[in-house]
Amino acid sequence: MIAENSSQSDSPNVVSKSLPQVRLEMVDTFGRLAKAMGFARSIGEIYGLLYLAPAPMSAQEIGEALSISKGSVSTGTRQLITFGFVHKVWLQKERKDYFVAELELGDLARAAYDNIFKVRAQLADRSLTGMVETLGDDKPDMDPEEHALIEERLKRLVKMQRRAKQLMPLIERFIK
Amino acid sequence: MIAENSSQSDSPNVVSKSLPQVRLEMVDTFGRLAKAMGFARSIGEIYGLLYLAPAPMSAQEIGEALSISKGSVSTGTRQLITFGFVHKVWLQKERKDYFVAELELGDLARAAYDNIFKVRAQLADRSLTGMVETLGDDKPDMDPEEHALIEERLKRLVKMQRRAKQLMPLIERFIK
DNA sequence: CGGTACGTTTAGTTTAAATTAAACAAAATA
DNA sequence: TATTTTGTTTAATTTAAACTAAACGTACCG
Repeated sequence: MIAENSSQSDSPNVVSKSLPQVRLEMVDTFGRLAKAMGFARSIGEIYGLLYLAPAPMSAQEIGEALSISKGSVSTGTRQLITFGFVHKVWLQKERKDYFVAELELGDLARAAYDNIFKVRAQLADRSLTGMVETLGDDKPDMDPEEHALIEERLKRLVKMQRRAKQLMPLIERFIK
Repeated sequence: MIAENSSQSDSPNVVSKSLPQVRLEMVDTFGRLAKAMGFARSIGEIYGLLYLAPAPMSAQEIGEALSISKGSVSTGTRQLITFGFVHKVWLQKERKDYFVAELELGDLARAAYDNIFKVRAQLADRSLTGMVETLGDDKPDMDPEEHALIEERLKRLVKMQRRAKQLMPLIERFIK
């Protein structure tokens, strides 16, 4: 345990320093959002913190503001950077890294689209292709009726996927 | 413990009965997909199982096929039903419930859109509105420069949200 | 060269959430 | 009414994964 733990609040994530209420809410909102999308809550919290930061923040500052460890900040920021939601800046002559949230709508949307939506679509694509193959392998040992039924249902999925693919360039045009 | 547990496999989710390989893959794929979207893996697995089922399946059959408990089947199917991904059917004179996956592309896409995407969009909407309000409350105790900065960034989010809202009817038209 | 400040990595711990087991409720049957 | 079958709920357990602490590596500075 580190340092003083003056009062036990009921809220799970107490932010230590004196951030204005709006910023706390932003941290919380993005934290939830991240979780809803299958990411670690802290990833979202870091982004939420940076999004309303008046200046670039160091890893230490982030850790203190969110009461999370160096390690978590390190992995969290790395993730955010690979997603394109955050970038590092070097502040004159300082030797630590500073982090800044990507603010441009377009960049943000594109990053989300490319790194999350698109990647998942590709994964789904590959799984489906794999299953079609597997069905071929299974065929010999399989009741023909069941085979036909499964084939039909896989085709439905392929069809749906095609539909989704048509939608994608449409979305791309919208966000770029 | 129930019944025989003949052999311990290294795979985490051993499906007890003799499902064809395709069906196992489908279970796994939907299981992952669910997790990636922030749901319990088992929810997805149940759907994956039902999606390629040649006939409606009872809760017991589902539990046995996936080696999960009655309770999990119960909560899982309830979730899937409220999402509109699965429905119950009563098979002649049987007294148990049987479950069937929703197959129609349109229905599926709409269910996903209405129950997941749309709901999350609404939540985000409310959070944002809340933060704008909070910023108003915070204003008195706040450095005017910081206030202005935060205001500007909240406006960006509002703008992005408006953009997303424009996109929604477009998507709706596509999937309905 | 030490010494200091940072950042990353990893082994171990903690926590949250899914899952189970068991009690309960409800409905059907006889 | 007693009994069987099914589904739900809840307390307790298990499991997965986020997180921490500490060790390590690296760069800079005297």
